[in-house]
Amino acid sequence: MATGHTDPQRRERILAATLDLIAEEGTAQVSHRKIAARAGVPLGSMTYHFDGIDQLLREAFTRFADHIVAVFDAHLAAPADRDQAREAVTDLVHTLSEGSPRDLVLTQELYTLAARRPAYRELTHEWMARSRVHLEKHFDPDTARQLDALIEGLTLHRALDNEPHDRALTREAVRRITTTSG
Amino acid sequence: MATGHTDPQRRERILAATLDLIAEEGTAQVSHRKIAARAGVPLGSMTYHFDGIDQLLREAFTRFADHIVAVFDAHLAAPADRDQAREAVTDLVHTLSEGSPRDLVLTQELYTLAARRPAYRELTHEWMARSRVHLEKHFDPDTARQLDALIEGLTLHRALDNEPHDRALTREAVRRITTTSG
DNA sequence: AGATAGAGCGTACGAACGTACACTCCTGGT
DNA sequence: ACCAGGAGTGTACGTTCGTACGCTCTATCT
Repeated sequence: MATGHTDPQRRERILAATLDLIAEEGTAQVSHRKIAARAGVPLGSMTYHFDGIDQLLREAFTRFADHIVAVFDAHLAAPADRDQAREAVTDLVHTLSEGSPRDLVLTQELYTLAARRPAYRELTHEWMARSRVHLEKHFDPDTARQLDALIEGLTLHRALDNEPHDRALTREAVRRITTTSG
Repeated sequence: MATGHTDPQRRERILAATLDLIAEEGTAQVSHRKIAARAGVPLGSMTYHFDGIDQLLREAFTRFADHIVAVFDAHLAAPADRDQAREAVTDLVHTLSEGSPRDLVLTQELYTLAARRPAYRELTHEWMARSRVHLEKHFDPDTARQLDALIEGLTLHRALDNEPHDRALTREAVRRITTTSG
């Protein structure tokens, strides 16, 4: 029937504004009013488009997780052999830790939620699973698992370090963890 | 001169209650009132003992960082040779990821704050530095750095995994990262 | 014993919050 | 041209928040 005047970008803008706000001020500081102001939508839109703040956060982080999964895919889908895979992993670590602090901060916020709430843990599982699928094209499952954990740790330490380690160290770590003893 | 009736445990109880509350509900949900109720102190005590919520959080996380540093020390100070050091690292990873979810959650909360605010980053730096000091007694600096990152990643992945990897995998990962090629 | 200074607390205030809901206004059907 | 109904919004309510501050009470000193 009638549709009224509809603006399909409303939801998107709200979700984008939510992630921006979380990146800048933290999950602790999100509120309907701040998000609405940032997205340029009236306060009433918030409860119209989303059932509550919880649903809003969950949906926003789902978008973010999709974004990160895409980054993993972009880096890890291409390589054709083990050496290329190793270099791709090195690239990935440096992209994640050197890119805008935005992704780093949002990742941490998501991990924090995941540590406490299973609903969010599913989001992190998806990208751990996805990255493992890629890695298992070039390495055995155990190695993929170890490498996956190494990526996590290297990325975080590089991001939080005042004097982050250089590419050579990342490359060497990747080489070691992917070298199965004779 | 006069001291009035003083209760030196007040501050401690407040800080402990703060960490408990953060572990249970997250930094987003802390408030003077909830902390006061949990600690069994009057609301007025909050502003009397602490200048504001920021200072309270900073001090609480400082306590927590001290606790974690102590865990690192306890595990990494003892080993006398490389093999014992490797086993100690394996122990550490499993202790951190299997222990109460409390420490895991608080660690994530702290990392999240550290990702955004330098003041908190100093707390994480201290324990990264401390663990490296221990590791460098048995491994060269580059290896210590790689191993430190690996510990981080393994701990997190084990904690967030639905089917966490077993000890053998941890041990193997530690062995690989600490094996310098010939 | 009385005075006093500081430790510690109860309370009140203004601001911000999430959410519900009555309302407007546009659109498509007749 | 008119109607119906749903999309979208403004506002108001009850709650909770951080913080300030005047007050009480106790331990020490004279």
